[in-house]
Amino acid sequence: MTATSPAEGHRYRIGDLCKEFDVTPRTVRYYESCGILRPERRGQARIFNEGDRVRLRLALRGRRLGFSLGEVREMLDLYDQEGGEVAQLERTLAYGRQKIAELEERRREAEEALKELETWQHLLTRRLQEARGTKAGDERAKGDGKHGRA
Amino acid sequence: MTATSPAEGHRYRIGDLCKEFDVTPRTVRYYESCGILRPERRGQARIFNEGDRVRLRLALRGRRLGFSLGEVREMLDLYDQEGGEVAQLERTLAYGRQKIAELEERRREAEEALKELETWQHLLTRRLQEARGTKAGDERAKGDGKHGRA
DNA sequence: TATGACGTTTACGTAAGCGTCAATCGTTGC
DNA sequence: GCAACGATTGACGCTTACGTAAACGTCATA
Repeated sequence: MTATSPAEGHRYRIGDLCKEFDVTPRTVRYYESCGILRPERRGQARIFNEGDRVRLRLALRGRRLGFSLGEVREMLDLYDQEGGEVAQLERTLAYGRQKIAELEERRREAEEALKELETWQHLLTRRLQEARGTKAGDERAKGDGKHGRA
Repeated sequence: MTATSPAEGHRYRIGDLCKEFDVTPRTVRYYESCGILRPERRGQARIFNEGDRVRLRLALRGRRLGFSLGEVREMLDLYDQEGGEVAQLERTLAYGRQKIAELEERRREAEEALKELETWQHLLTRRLQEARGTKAGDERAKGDGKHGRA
């Protein structure tokens, strides 16, 4: 889909993508060298299309989730599987199921870590209030006033 | 809590932790050098306690979620903030809130990636069935039978 | 025309996170 | 007493994911 739509809309220069996603040109070029982005060329200059933009967004998300650029590339390539042999489709599907399982694991781990950090935060908040109470009006008078509660 | 409980229960050698979490001794020692683990010593040998075990589990989870060992260490150190100055407690709380926000972002991103991969998988599954249909009874006869339809 | 702003290639540098030796030490079972 | 096994300390190596510097092209604007 992303790579085969006829007459894609916008074109982007490298600087456009860099500003939008807050990355350096080096990163974009490196992602191209990994096969994650496949810009056309006008002379030497890279011309990115909407598909590249989507892939960059997905790639950065994948990185934040702890996947390597190699894995990111494999996952992105899933979208480009246009038919082909049944055996190949089945292998692709199996790989996809594996990655889905890994993503579910990530989500679970994020939730667990979140719970623990929140529990800790409540404890620390209580300790903070005790500390303020101990030090009496001193801290409350100058430090507080606009913090409300959170 | 984890580091200050009096009379901790079990003690672990490095090999015990390695087997339980499927990591190499190198990793465990490296984590110690980062300040993530703080085993006692009996002579040269490292003796890990329950707290170390918990910290290792949390550290590995953090790594899978895309955090650096430095960040992991800072997060783990949150648990060791035993009282102290109000200003310090407030800084710690602020850092905790930031990390909580980052974790929520990770969870959100994991969910989005999950949705997209699942959507893709359904499409590919349909294409696979079409491909099987095209090849007629050949593939269905030997490959199918328990897949029902989905 | 020249002066930025933006882009390019080439290539070496670097930080993180371990892997992989080699040499050595300490306990444990026989 | 001694071999085997697990652990330890260096120390160097490696991969990933870029950073960074040099030297140069291109295009619009002043």
